[in-house]
Amino acid sequence: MAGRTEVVRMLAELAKLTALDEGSPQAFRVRAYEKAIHGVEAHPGEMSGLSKAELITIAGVGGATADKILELEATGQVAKLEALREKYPPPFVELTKIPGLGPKTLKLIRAELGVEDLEALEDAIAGEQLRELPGLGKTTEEKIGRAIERLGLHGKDRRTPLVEALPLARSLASRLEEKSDVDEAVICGSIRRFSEAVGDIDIVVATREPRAVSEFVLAFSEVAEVIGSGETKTSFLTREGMQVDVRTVSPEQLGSAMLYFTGSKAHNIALRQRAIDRGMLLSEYGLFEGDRVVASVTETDVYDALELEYIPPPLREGTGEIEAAGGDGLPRLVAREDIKGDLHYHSDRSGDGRSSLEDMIEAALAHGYQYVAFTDHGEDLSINGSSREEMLAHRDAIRSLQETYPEITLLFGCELNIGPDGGLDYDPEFRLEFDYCVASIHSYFDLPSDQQTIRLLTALHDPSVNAIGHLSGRYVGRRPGVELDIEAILEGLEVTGVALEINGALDRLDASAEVARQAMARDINLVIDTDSHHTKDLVRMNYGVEYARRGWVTSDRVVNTWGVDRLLSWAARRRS
DNA sequence: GCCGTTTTCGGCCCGACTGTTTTCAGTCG
Repeated sequence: MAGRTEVVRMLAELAKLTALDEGSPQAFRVRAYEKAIHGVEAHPGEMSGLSKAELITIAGVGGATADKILELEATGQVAKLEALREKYPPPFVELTKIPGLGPKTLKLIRAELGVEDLEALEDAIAGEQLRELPGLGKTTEEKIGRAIERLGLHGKDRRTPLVEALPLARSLASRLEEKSDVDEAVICGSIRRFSEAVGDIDIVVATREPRAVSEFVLAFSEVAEVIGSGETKTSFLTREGMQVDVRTVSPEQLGSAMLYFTGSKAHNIALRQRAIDRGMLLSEYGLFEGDRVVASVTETDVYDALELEYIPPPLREGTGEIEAAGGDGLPRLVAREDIKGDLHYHSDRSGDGRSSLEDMIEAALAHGYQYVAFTDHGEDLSINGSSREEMLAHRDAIRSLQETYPEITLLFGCELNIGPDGGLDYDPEFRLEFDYCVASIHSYFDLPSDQQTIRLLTALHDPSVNAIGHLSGRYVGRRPGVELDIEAILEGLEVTGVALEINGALDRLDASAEVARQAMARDINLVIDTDSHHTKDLVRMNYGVEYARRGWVTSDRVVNTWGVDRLLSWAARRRS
């Protein structure tokens, strides 16, 4: 059975090996595969069971790719891919991870020196054989040698969790902004698109003094190694192996530069193609018609001139946003100001909670919320959980505080722990005492996919459950999410009306934007929560919303944008 | 390999930086 994930994986490997085979990542066939990947990712609904005619309607998928998808579904493999795998065994493909070593050079050293794996490459470098090859030299040989030494630290595939990259990026950008000859320093790249893990930090600086900015950057204490530094661009590595690119432009070019540096690559390519179709040329310096600058000051100017609605950064992945912005219009995405409350919210009733009920209520009021659900841990989470007696006392405390704070609706809730077989805390009757429950997994992360799926389906069918918290249980970059049959889970959510949480904790961001987008293709409710354990955690709502936008989530589908009456009747509907 | 408001064939995004070169190829974003 070939699901979307398998199809994307097949096409990505095909693109990678074809780039190697053609000796260029820019080869047209490679780009065609990449376009097909974006089309498949954007295609709502199931992939398996589609006919050839249906497959071809997917943007970027033509006859040849459709045949490969059908072949994958029918036989579990694709002949063309198998042939390429034969030609390029894994140890050789591994070499593409070495920064600075591209397909042309790899082909050359394989043909001339018979290098088939990392060990052979290291021997060739030690024997000073690379420098003898045409187009290479001593410097390149030494550069490749150093790149291999650092491979584990910052290979091409390395991604840094947003939770680590964002604070560093903000620190660098704010230091740049304080500099007198800097007009603006804007964090761009995948951080601005709010990807949960990023390859590097991209900062665009508007300035009249690019040289001074470049010197200023190279003096940062974070600079461990300079990768390159020219007229307009400086790149360096931090000690942790994070790559930082700082690009300077003149202030009137800031818009087009931000657009270019925010990407994604696929979005940029599509925009530039659109410019060409209209007899114009788009680069980081502006949108040009001959020598005339059509637009460059703001991103909106450029989108306007290309007859596109402004596209928010989280959507810029080349998965249908340009077609939508130039056609029927983009969906009205959820925005921070739409949020009326938080429904996954802890007090110090939880063992890992750090702020009192009063402080958490005051914090919610300061954020303008109309309601919050206190969802302290149930009894099954032994250290952090609460007994029935404790919960009932807790309810009294909440009800009493409700009188003190009439301006906000306080829900007595619980974060139920989902056991290995889908069981929940307390008994069914007691669970119905709560006004609102979010159910989440906190253990047994390595069960097989079918068990994990049944476990979650069992939990979400319980009438006390209003939402599924942090669906996969992942910690970005640290712990992978559990294996799940996502389609089955989405089906269960759709049937029951249970909401899918988007958890705004930066190291979680769970459910993922991909799953959220699939949920949007069905009639599924979502909820954006902070899972706050301290008053300082409320800032996560900004992150949760931004990440939800990446999943094309619209306001009307997010239950905590609803008014209190609608929310309460939805929350209570399965309890009677 | 895909695709069509100049096209069903002939195109396919644009530029910075480095190293090896005397004008450009390779890599990267």
